[in-house]
Amino acid sequence: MFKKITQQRIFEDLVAQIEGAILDGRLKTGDQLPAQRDLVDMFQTSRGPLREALRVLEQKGLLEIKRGVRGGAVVKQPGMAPVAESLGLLVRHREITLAELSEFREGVEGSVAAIAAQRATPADIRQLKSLLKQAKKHVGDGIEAWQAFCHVDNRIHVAIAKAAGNRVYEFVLRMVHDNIQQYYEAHPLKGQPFMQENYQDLCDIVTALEKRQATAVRALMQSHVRRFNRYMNSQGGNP
Amino acid sequence: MFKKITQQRIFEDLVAQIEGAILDGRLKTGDQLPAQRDLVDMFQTSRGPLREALRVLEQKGLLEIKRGVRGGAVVKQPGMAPVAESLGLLVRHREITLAELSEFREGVEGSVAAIAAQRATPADIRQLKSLLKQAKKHVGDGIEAWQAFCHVDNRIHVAIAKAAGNRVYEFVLRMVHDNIQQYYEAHPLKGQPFMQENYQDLCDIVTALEKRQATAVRALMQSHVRRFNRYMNSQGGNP
DNA sequence: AAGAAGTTAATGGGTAACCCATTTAATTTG
DNA sequence: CAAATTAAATGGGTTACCCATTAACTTCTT
Repeated sequence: MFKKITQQRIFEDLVAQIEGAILDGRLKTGDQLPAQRDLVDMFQTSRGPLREALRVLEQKGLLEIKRGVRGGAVVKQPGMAPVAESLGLLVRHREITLAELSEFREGVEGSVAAIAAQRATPADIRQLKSLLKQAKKHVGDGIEAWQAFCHVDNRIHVAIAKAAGNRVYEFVLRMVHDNIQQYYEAHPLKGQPFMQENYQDLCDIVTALEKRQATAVRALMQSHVRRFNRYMNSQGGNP
Repeated sequence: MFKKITQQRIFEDLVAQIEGAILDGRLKTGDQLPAQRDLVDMFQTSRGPLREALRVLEQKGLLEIKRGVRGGAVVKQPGMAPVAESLGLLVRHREITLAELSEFREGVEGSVAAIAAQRATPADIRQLKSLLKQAKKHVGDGIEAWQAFCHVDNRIHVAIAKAAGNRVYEFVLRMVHDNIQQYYEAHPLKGQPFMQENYQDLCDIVTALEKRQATAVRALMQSHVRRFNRYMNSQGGNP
């Protein structure tokens, strides 16, 4: 209900004030804050706490700090990096397992695809088909074929998320993808059949997407992701 | 591919070292770090950068810092608070809209319910039914009836997430719920019919869940959440 | 002129020495 | 024995420096 009051610390007040100014628009993206020595004057405090506040705001992704003349703190547009970072901490701290994350990804990718089926524009479909053509070229053996295929596969997933037209899904998807990726740093070599299967999955997905069959797309996407996870877990470096 | 090298700053090295020690288990939850003056000795640096590092780690939810004798930095189990915080920033910075967040919630709640339909134990079902009984009591008019009903409704959602047995879903759900909630600080009064409808939704969901009808549960849950969002948007304080 | 090289000054980063406030534990006192 | 007091450890904050970096300015060379 209420939050514990520990706020006797100056840096917390500084963070709150600057963050407030950014969030309600008094400070806009790209604006430059005064130099630390001036801020210290304005806030009537000393550099220690001020620096701590700037560190925190930097870590939150709200500021970027450059050194040298004409340097200083610049207001930054916060992206999903801090969200991904803290989620990554949970994963690496083993509070959530790879299996849970994979299952989550399965559901989210399914939902994203289902929404995309309702909203994809002809332009989206065209782009997906062009990506499919690229993917087809990369179906083959060898490590560089695998990497190229993965790259296109990823672009297809992102394109579908964009077609769904919801940035939350897009953010979450990329976030989860990045965090899962960390588990498979050194990909073992995948064979041509695996890529062939995956390529077929993608074709089916795009086809169903074009026909706006939302539930079918969801199921196809889920089984596609599940297949990928299964392969990764069986052969990959799950520690 | 590579990350920009700006790491001449001492505090970043300190953060990396301490974070590393926590993540690979050399420091466990509950462990106490040496006093700042000792750490300064160990790291051969000065208090300024050390304090900045501790601030960052505190903000990441990895440390808790107490003052006074026997105080100091204690390793903390990082929860979802930092993730929720940074997501909240994105929402408040208007990078993502309430509509997008609501749609996301719809999909996630649907997936959670579908998984729960496959996994719910008899004990889970029993608990849900007992919560339904409580909800029934609160269906009525007046602001306190509405608040009580909301409280039970929320408990039911959480219980379903727990039944799904995937903490990622549980985290994400609570995170999204908290962030959506902020938009509706002052709930306008809802009438008895609205609560009646919602209660009926919940009953249908639990019934389908007991029968393990995953797709039906997903659809029911989605329409339940959608109804809630629609009401909130039409009458609520969406700025 | 034009460009290269050096200079300057602003700015963040870091250090050291110090004091204050808080908090727990030990000690004194009634 | 309990309450009050004192002591000591610890984080928080302040001040006064100095250093490293960097953009802008100046000067020199061709």
